[in-house]
Amino acid sequence: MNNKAETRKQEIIRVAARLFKEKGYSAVTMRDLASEMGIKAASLYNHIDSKQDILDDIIISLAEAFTEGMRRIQSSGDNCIGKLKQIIELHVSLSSQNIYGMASLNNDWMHLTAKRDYYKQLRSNYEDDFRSILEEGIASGEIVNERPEVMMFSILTTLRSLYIWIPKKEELDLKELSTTLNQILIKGINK
Amino acid sequence: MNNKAETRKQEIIRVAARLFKEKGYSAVTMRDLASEMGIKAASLYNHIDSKQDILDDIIISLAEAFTEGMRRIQSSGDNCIGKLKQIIELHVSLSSQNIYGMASLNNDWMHLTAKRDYYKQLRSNYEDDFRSILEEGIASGEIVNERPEVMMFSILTTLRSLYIWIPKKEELDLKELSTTLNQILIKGINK
DNA sequence: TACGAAAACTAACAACTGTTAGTTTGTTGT
DNA sequence: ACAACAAACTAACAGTTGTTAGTTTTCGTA
Repeated sequence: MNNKAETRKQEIIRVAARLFKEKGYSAVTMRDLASEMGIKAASLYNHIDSKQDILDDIIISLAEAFTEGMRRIQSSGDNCIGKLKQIIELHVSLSSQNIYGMASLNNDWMHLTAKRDYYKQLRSNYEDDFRSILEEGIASGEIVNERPEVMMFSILTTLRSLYIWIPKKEELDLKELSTTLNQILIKGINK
Repeated sequence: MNNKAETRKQEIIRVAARLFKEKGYSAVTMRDLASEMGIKAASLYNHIDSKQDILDDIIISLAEAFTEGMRRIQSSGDNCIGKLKQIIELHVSLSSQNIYGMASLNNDWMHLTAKRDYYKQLRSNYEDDFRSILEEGIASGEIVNERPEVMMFSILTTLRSLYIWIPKKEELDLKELSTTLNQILIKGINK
């Protein structure tokens, strides 16, 4: 029934995400977005309810995908290093599938209104899970006994910035990227 | 003579940088900034020429500080690992001294106009220097023979995101942070 | 071919944007 | 006490913002 409407709506959201990546949510006007779609600004409102709703959709769907990914990893029964490998793969996968959305997730989450607390809760839970994996690895002697906060920060900021970097290296195979990142983030660059 | 004017101007720029970090350049209005300063928007123009000029000042002064830091490191005659240590210290130092400015440098450089090409040139040169340090280290056998692009991306995104993370950990000593980062980024977390 | 819905349009709104002009207030050194 | 000047003010501008109301076009299906 409203499959066509959904499709058009998602097209708008996809184009919006690209513009949000280039200029940020606040600098993109509904007229910019409409122009990019080849229509007038008022016509957008046949498909979406507000500019805010577009941002909500982009960010929350991605944040929930990460939450779901982490849930699967946590229940995998893998050891610490194995779970870290899976986390790297999760970020490479989601980031490459949704380059533009990742930019909003990283840079425009503060412009959420009604869903901001929900987003922050998801992010906080994700980081708690990540930290507990590292602490488990320290306890079992799998990884070095450095501050888990700093380790998490270092790995997570690298993974969260993949969206900036992946588009510049089109020749790079994603499987290879995961492997290389695994080597560098886990084993370091020292010889 | 105009020392007081300079001081007031720099106070405006400092407050602006804090607001830019919280909401991004585009979402901060001159009335927001004025209100935070306890004055009216029009009064700002006794001290600054335009909103754009504030952003230019914040970003370019920081970018030039990084350029100057890299120049010193390059001419230090240190080996690859030593230069990487110095780069980590440079980022920890500049980021902790200018938390708010780092946010603009990372997230709002695309809103530069006249100085955007200059900024991109500085950043590009910085990355070229970084990459050549890594390539030198691979050639001399100091570091592993992985893709220097990925190593640089990983280290640099971690260092560029320090501004997000440093304010959350006030108890953390900066010297210790440099040391821990050095361990994690260079030697990895594997045991 | 005619109909109904989807999706575009024009026109307009009230609020907000960066910025200017001209004026008043406050401070400081003579 | 007063001149000089920095730094605040009020009022207003022209353009832009997200969004609404009402109307016309497009197009698949009966």
